[in-house]
Amino acid sequence: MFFSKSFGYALRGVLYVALVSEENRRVQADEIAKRLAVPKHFLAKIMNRVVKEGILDSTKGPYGGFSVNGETLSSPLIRLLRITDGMEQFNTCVLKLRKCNKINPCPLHFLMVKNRDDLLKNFSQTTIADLLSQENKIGIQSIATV
Amino acid sequence: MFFSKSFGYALRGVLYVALVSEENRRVQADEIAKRLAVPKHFLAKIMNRVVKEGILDSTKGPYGGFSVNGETLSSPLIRLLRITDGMEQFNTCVLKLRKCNKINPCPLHFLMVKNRDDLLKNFSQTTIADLLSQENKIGIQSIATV
DNA sequence: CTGAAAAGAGACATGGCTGTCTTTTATGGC
DNA sequence: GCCATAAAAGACAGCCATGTCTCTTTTCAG
Repeated sequence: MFFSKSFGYALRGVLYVALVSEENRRVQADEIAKRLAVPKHFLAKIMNRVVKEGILDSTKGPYGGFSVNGETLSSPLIRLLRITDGMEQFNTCVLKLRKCNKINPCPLHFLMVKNRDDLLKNFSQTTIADLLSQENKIGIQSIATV
Repeated sequence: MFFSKSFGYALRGVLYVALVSEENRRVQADEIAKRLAVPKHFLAKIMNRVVKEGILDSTKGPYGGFSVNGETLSSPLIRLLRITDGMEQFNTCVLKLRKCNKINPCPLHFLMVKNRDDLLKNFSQTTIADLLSQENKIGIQSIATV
């Protein structure tokens, strides 16, 4: 829960490229959008930011498209989340009280902080490669079936 | 993280009424809005839904305002969250894949499910009374200091 | 060098959450 | 009954995430 659609598109896009890159070819935004049932131009903008961040490569022109690079597989999920959603959610009070901290906690502070830190830890430690090598085989169907 | 401003307003509003109700009086939306530094009419709409849900009482006219009732203190946080944000976030896939479940999990399914269930459990078990009786004294300052 | 292919960039539309303001309804005191 | 008070209800504006569409730029093939 809790994350933007953009994050979902980014992750599914990267996973798709990584999966078909085992076939050692570039993947067009058009193909990704069709296979993942995602709006093409919106996806393209997100993929563009993923490329700028260095998690994927892209090439224009014929035979162009997106491809994995040396950073792709070792990128933790938090890198994608930072691109699409930012990190503010992990640093701000649930009740949006700026003065809330462990010294002056809001009523929900300690209720939330463990949960939030667990999630941040998961997203910091889990990489694209980890997702691809999960026991329950991750295949295209697991990111394409809307 | 993750919840709407409305939820924060609702919770802080209920807590404020509960706190000053120890003085056995009704509390006006105007006072709540001023003390919590929250937009009055927007708060009023949210409080209205809280009243409809039965978590608070309200009376119009002179000497009117909001007051606690028999359900207020024993209400779990999830009741407020359901009013303001709905429950969908606990039942839908992070990647918004409708077919995602433990039989056909998306790549993030098992990463998210424990975290989500922990949070849901916390919000289902923690009541308004629990928040008011936390060890670190919850006072008006802890919900008013923006 | 030219044309086609594909990413990149930007303008615009939509919907929901947030916020402001005005009007209506209900209530208590005189 | 009248008036003041306060919640309830509704109209409207702004912002942001999402989504659509068009135009520009880059690159490859021949």
